[in-house]
Amino acid sequence: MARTVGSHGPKTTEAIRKAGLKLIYRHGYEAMSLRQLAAEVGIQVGSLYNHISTKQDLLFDLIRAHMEALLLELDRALAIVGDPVTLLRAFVSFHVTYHIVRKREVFIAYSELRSLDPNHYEDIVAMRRRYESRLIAILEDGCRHHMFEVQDCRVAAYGILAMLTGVCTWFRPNGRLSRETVIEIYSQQVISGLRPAGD
Amino acid sequence: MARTVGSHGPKTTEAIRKAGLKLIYRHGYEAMSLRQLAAEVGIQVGSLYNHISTKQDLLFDLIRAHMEALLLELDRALAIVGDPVTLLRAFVSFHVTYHIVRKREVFIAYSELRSLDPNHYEDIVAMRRRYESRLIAILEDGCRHHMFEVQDCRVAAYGILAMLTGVCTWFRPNGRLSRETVIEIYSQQVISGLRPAGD
Amino acid sequence: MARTVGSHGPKTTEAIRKAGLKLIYRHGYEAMSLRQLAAEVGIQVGSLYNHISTKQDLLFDLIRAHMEALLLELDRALAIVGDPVTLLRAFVSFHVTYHIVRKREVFIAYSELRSLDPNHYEDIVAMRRRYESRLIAILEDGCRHHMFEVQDCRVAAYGILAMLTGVCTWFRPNGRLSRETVIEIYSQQVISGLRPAGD
Amino acid sequence: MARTVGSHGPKTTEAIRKAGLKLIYRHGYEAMSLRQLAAEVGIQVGSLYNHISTKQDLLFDLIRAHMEALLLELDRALAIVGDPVTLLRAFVSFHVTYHIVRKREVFIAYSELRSLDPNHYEDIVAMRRRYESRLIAILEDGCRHHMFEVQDCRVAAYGILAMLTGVCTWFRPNGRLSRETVIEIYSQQVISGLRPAGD
DNA sequence: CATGAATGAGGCTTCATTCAT
DNA sequence: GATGAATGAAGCCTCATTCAT
Repeated sequence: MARTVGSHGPKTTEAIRKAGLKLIYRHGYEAMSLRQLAAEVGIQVGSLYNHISTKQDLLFDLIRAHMEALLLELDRALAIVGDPVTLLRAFVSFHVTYHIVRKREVFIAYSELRSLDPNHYEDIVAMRRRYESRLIAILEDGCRHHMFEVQDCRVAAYGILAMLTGVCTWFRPNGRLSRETVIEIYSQQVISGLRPAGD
Repeated sequence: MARTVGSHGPKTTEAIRKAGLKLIYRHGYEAMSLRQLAAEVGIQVGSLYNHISTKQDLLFDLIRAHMEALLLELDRALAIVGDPVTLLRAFVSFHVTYHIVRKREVFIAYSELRSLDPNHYEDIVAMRRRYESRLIAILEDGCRHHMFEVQDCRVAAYGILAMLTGVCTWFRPNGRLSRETVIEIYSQQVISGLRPAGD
Repeated sequence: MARTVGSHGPKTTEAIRKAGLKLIYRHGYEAMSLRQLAAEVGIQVGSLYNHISTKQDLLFDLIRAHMEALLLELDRALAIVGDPVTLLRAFVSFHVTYHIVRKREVFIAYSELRSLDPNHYEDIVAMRRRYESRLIAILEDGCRHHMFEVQDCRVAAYGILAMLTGVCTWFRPNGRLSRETVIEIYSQQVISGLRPAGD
Repeated sequence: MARTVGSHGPKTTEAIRKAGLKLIYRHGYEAMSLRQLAAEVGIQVGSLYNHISTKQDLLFDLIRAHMEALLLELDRALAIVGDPVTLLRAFVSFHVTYHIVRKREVFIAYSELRSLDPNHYEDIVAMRRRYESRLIAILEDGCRHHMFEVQDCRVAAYGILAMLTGVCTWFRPNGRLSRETVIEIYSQQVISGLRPAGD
């Protein structure tokens, strides 16, 4: 008397991840129920457990996958030759683009950090630090070459990251400003903000 | 962890608000149960309802009170005479200070927006817009006087707000940098970022 | 919209214990669902948790209470002056009576031992050992006075306990044999079994 | 803990029976899940159904097989010529030996009776009665020949069975007492318990 | 014969809320 | 104003079982 309708086969796992991403983004991890998730996927609640081991594990999985992709693609984006300003432009461009395109992954990776188990939390925070350190390194290099002038590279980096990340809060794909324009505006604002006093 | 002797008299309501703030900040609105809240206050669950009408109402109450205070104090902070740069400095100083001092209120006013009922949500978003518009106005005034040069004042403002707000994520009261230093760094970075190209 | 029917007041806790005893006896701890239990009591499932903290705790509570009563009443039953035979008769009489009257408590205290958490398990086993040691002491005393003759008092005691405890498996209050008769039969059989060879 | 390489071929059915015996003995029928069972065997849950028709049927199968073997081997053990005392000794020896060697089968055949479907239950109880009747017959024969003196042969038999069966609760193969010694002790205790008053 | 994915029922437990005392 | 006990819904998760591949 089993199985009459619903999702089948190995695609179900991917459907669950997709639906989980959507619902966690919209309602938050705590507020998303597995009932909702199952309904979104079109299967019974119990069937979820053929694909995930735990609600918590689904969250971790989504965030970890995102962080891994983020780090990998950052590597690619920064695999260029150029002075610190050029690298900083590349960073801004990459960060904004990624945060617009992967808006939901990015959002939950920030906002649901506190919903992670302690161990999972540590893993993700470590990955996030690796990401931040790439920007800090660029700023430090720029300071060494007197192209930037900042009191504290770490604080400056945090400010830049917050500014750029904020984009995914308000950016609308078909809104007034194109992605390229936003990148241009923020590149300008960021680089100006770091210019040595006399320039 | 909780008070062992129960809270009494008219102070209980305030104790509930305080405990609610703490717990929502730490665990999130969805994840905080009224049991936890009552335990933190040192009363029984049922007794909460002598002071709040609903869990949702407690949340709204906390956020609204915060937004009202924020707007009121911003008015005071900007009630000075000066050019746009001076006003912008005042804004940065106020925003950073407030976001450091009222870290928890600020955080939940952002992160729990989505937990608000639609009506409540609209109310709060309207207040937030009033706040943002004060910064946008400063930037627009600065552009008119050619003290700033930005393609889009709204986008610039969003960037600045995100950068400054990010402070409450990493700032530690007794950390490496004092509040004044952070304000100085960010004022510099923000104003530099808006300078006309030639300056 | 709360509370319209069902059990009220402080009597509910006792009703839950009683119903729990009945259902665990009948179906076993694992097989008894809290749905059943709540239905038997006449309340909603969730309401159980105003009175018990856990299904496991209910089980432990029932067994511990039984063991405590058992030990206490054994003390009373053996608080007499007499030779080992007299004491043994008193033990048999007490054990059989208690195991007939508290048939259900006795049964689950044996059969659900394995359903106890490790810690709870240890507690109960320790109590059971104290009970057994009372019988062993009687046998040892009897051997010292040459009124009994057994190769191994512990093994003999285990045999006696098993025999007597078996009563609660088949005894029926209004059956062919009265309680007194059963006690008489078993006293005879037990004491004969321990007689020195020559007697 | 489980076999890492899956069980194959016609031996799987036997592996399931063996694992079922072990797990039901350890956790009880209700508490054993088919997931556990499959893991113990080293196959997937669904694969169990190629070998058993139902969890309930597995239980019945194990118990029935045990009872059949028990009755068959009792027949062999009592296929001797001798007076009632000799036969009783043979019974005690057989019962204790079997209950020590087949400890787990014996245990679940008692403790999981209540987990059997009504029909299955009746079948097993009938077999158990056949077993008990063999002992009762010996006692009755002994009484007729004035070698035993008991008020009620059935009750005496129940007591003896309980005593002997208790052995499988505490007997340890390499413990203080050998199997032979235990048999000797209990034979002595049982037969003494039935001696006519004057002997 | 084994697998993996599905089902629907049900497991224990917690939830926000109500209300008589 | 506080309490404790009630409600009904919902939480996550596991269950035995089925069946296409």
